[in-house]
Amino acid sequence: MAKARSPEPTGHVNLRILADHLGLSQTTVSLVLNNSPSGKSIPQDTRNRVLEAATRLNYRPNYFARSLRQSRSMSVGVLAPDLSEGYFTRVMSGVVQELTRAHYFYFTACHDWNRELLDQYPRMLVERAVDGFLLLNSPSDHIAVPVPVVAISAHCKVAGVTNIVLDHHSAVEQALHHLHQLGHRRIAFKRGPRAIPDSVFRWQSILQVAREIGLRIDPNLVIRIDNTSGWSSKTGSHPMAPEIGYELTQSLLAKSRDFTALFCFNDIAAIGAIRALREAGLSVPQKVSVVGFDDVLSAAYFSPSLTTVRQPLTEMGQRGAQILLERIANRDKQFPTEIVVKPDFVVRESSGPAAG
Amino acid sequence: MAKARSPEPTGHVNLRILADHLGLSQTTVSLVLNNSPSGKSIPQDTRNRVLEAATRLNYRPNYFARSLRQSRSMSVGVLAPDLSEGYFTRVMSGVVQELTRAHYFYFTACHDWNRELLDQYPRMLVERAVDGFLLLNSPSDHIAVPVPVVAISAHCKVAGVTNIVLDHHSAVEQALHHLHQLGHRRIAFKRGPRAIPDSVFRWQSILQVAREIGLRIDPNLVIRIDNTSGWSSKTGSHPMAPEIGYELTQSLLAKSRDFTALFCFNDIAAIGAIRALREAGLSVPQKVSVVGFDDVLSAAYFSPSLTTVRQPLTEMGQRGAQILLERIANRDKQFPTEIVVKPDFVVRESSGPAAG
DNA sequence: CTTCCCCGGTAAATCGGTTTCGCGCCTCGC
DNA sequence: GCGAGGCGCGAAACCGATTTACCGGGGAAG
Repeated sequence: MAKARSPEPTGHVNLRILADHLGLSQTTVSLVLNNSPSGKSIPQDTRNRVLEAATRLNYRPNYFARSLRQSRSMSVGVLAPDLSEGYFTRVMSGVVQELTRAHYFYFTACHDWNRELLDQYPRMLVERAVDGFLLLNSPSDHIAVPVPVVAISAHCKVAGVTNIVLDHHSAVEQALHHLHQLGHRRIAFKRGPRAIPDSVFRWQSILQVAREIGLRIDPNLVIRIDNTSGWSSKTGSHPMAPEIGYELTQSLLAKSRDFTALFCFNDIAAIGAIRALREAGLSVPQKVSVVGFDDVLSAAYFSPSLTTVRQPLTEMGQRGAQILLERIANRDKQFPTEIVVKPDFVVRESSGPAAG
Repeated sequence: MAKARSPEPTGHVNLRILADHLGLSQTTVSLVLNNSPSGKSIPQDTRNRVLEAATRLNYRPNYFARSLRQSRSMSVGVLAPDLSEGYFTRVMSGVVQELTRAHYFYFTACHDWNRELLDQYPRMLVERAVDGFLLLNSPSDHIAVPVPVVAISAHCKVAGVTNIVLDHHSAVEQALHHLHQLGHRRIAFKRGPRAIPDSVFRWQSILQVAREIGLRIDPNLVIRIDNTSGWSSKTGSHPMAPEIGYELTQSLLAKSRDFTALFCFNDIAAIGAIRALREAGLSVPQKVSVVGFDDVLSAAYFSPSLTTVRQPLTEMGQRGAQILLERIANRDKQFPTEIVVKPDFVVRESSGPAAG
C-alpha cells in the first residue's frame, strides 16, 4: 500500500519530494524513471504509480544534479568562424537534425578568425563540460581537448579528430572541365583566405587538375582573398562580405583584363566579382564567365544566376554530428580519420562559351 | 606554515584536492577564489598561496557543481525561426557581443515555425536551466517560463516580456515617401507570413502611411508570403528562400501587371521577385521599382542593387541582450515593456521614377 | 563592565540527482 | 534441510562546488 506522506506538491518538485509523496525511496523512483537495468525487479504496479505521480506533479529532473553525477552535459560545442549564410546555416541544418534526435543541444562559438578566441573558446566550453566538439571550417591543428572532436571542412591530422571533407579534386575537376569545354583557356582564380583550411586544399586540387587537363595557370591571374593579414580584427565588417570579392576583382582588373573566366572561392566572392566586372564593362557571361562555390540560397536568383559547385553541406553536418555522437557514446572505439563526400556541379547563367 | 598534504596534483584537481594540497579547508579556498565578501578577513598571504596553487595546478571549478549550488547556468536560450542570413546573423552579432562580455553562452533553438517545437523548446531549455530567453522574430504570446524573456521583433504583450521593436511607421513612411516622390501611385505589396510577428505590424503601418499620404492600396496588388498554411512543415525547403518571392511574384503577375512599384517584406523576397519580374519582361527599375526590407549583406551587390529599409538589427540584438542580462541579475526590478528603434532607408538601383 | 564585532579560518549542511551495497523474505534445486 | 539466487526496496555514499554557522580570544564601542 502506498503510504503517501506529503499530500501537497506545493512548490517545485524534486526527487525527494516526489519520493516522499509516493512513500518510496529516491532510489526506487530514480530507477523507475530512468528505466535503469538495476531496477528491473520493480513490479509494474509500482512503476505505474511512480510514472503517474511524476507526470501529474510535473516532475523535471534537475539538469545540473544529473550532469554532476553522470558527468555529461548532453551538449556539444560548435566552433565556427562566423554565422554566415553560405556555409554555417547549411551545415548546421544537418547538425541540428542529428543532435535533436539524440536530445543534444549545442553552444555556438564564433571565433571570427581571432587567434585568442580560437584558444579560449575550446577551454571555456570544456569548462562547461560539453561532451564533444564540432569544428566548422576552422583551423583545428592545435585543438587539445579531453573530448571527441569532429572537424568539418578541416584537414586536421591530429590524432583523435575525425575530419569530414569535400572531394576537392572532384569539385575542381567538374568546374575546370566545364570551363575548358566551353573554350576557356585563360582562367583567373580567386583563392580563399589563408585562414580557411579548405583554401589550400582547393588550390592544390586546382593545380593538379590544371596539370591533368593541360591548362596553364598564369600567376598574374591569381589573387587571394585575404583581409590584410588573413586574420581580420576589424569589428563590424563581415569577413565574408561580397565587398571583399568586389574590391579584389577591381585590383585584379587593374593588373590584367586578359582572361575569359574567373573561378571564385565561394559564391559570396563571386557576387562581388560580378559587380566589379560589370562596372568595368565586362559583362557576365558574355565577356567573362564566373564560377562560384557553395551554391548559397540566392545563387540561383542572382542575375546572372551563378554556375557553382554545390557542396553537400547539410549531409556533411549530418555525418559529422552522427560520428561525434557515436564517439561520445563510445569513447574507446576506433573511428575513421577522414570521411570524403562528393560535390555536385550546377550550371547556370554565369558561365558560357569563351569570348572569341 | 603550510601543511601540504598531497604533494602530487596527479589527475584532475577539484576543490578538495586543491584544499588538501594547500592544507586549507575547501571553504577558505572557495572564498578566496570567488573573492567572496564573506571571506574578506583572509589575509593577502593566504590568498596568494591559494591563487598561486590554483593557477599552477590549473584548477577549473566544476561547472555543474557550481551551477547546482547557485542555480544559475550562465547561459541563455535563443529561440529563432531559422538561421537565415538576413535576420538571425545580424541580430546575433549584437547579442553575442553582450553575452560574451558577461561570460554568458547561449543555446540556439530553431523552431522552423513548427508549433510543437515552439512549445517544446522553451520547456527543454528551462530544464537545462537557462537563465533567460531571447526570442527572435518569433511568436511569443504563449510563452510561459520562470525566467526573464526579451523578445526582439515581437510585439508580445505578455507581462514580464520586454519587446525590442522597430519603428515600423517610420520605416514604411520612408519607403512609401520615396516611391511616392518618384511618382509611383500603383504600388504592389508583398506582405510577410502570418507567422512572423512583424508582418501584421508592418502592414498596419503601411495602411496608415498610405492613408496619410493619400495612396490608394489596390487589394489586387497585395499578396502574402505564406507557405501553404503559414506554418511550413516541409523539410528541406528553407522557409525564407528567394524561390518563395519568385513564385509569389509570378502569381501576382498572373493577376495584374498594372503596377509600377513593389514593396517586399524582405530582401530575400525582393531578390526572388526581381527575377520573376525580369522573366516577365518587366525590367527593374525601368518598368517596376522594387523596395526590400532588412538590407542583407548582398543587397548592395545584387544587380540591380536593392533599395531597402535597413533595420538596426545588430543594435537591437545588443540592446536585447543587455536588458536580458540586467533582468537576470535583477529579477525583481521593473523594466520597460517596449523599446523602439529607428530604421534607416537605403536608396540604391532597384528603385527609380515611375514608368510613364 | 558589558556587548559586539573582527580575526583566520573550519566543520558541516546543502544543492538534487545517480548508484552501490545490502537487507529480509521467498522460492527453487539438490 | 540448506544454500543459491531472485525479488522489492532502502540507506547511504557520491558528484564538487557554495554557504551557513561557529570557534575562542581580543579590542573597540557604549
